[in-house]
Amino acid sequence: VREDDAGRRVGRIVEVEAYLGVEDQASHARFGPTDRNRPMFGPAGIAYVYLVYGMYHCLNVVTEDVRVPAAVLIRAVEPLSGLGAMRAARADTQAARGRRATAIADARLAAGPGLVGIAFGISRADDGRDLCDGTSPLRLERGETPEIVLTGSRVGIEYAPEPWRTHPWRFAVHGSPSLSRPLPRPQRGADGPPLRRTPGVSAGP
DNA sequence: TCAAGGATCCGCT
DNA sequence: GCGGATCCTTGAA
Repeated sequence: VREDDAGRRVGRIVEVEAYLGVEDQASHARFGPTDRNRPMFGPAGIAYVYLVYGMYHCLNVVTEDVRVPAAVLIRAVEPLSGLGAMRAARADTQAARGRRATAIADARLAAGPGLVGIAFGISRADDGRDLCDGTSPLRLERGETPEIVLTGSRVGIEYAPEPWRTHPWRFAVHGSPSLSRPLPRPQRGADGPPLRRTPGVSAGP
């Protein structure tokens, strides 16, 4: 949920990726604490926002206890309300970059980590924000549990060594029209077997 | 202080 | 399917 001058925007998170521990060689925390990744080492429920490729703000939710760097990257959101504000934000961003406005389907307004940032007006000002505070202008609210969750390897981390490159730590809601890209590996449902813990890792995503 | 490259998106071919 | 945009973060010197 985003509430600001542009209005109220609500969406359902349909795709995420998990990053866990300093040992995760695909995580920003792999170098230990730095000025940028500091929130990852803080308490769960806090936002970690970073700029990627010099252009897009990506939103993460910190998920583990203090000193255990872990976060979930919000890769895609299915717009539920406030679509006008999302479109306006997109138009503003395109104009600021000297691009002409392009058409996009409602379901695709936040279908990617960079697009989530644009559609929900996320910036470094949100870094460190408490997403569990009911009065926060950017916050999480409980939704329904998806029936089928797809898993796959994380995107854009070809630089990482195994086993991190192929850990199935990308999760997506089966059938959502708002996924960032197809996910090839149908997996367990909500009532299926629990996710297997990875050896050497203190806690699962 | 420097050089390298990235948890992406978009427009053109 | 491919390459450009664009700048911050990082490790090394």
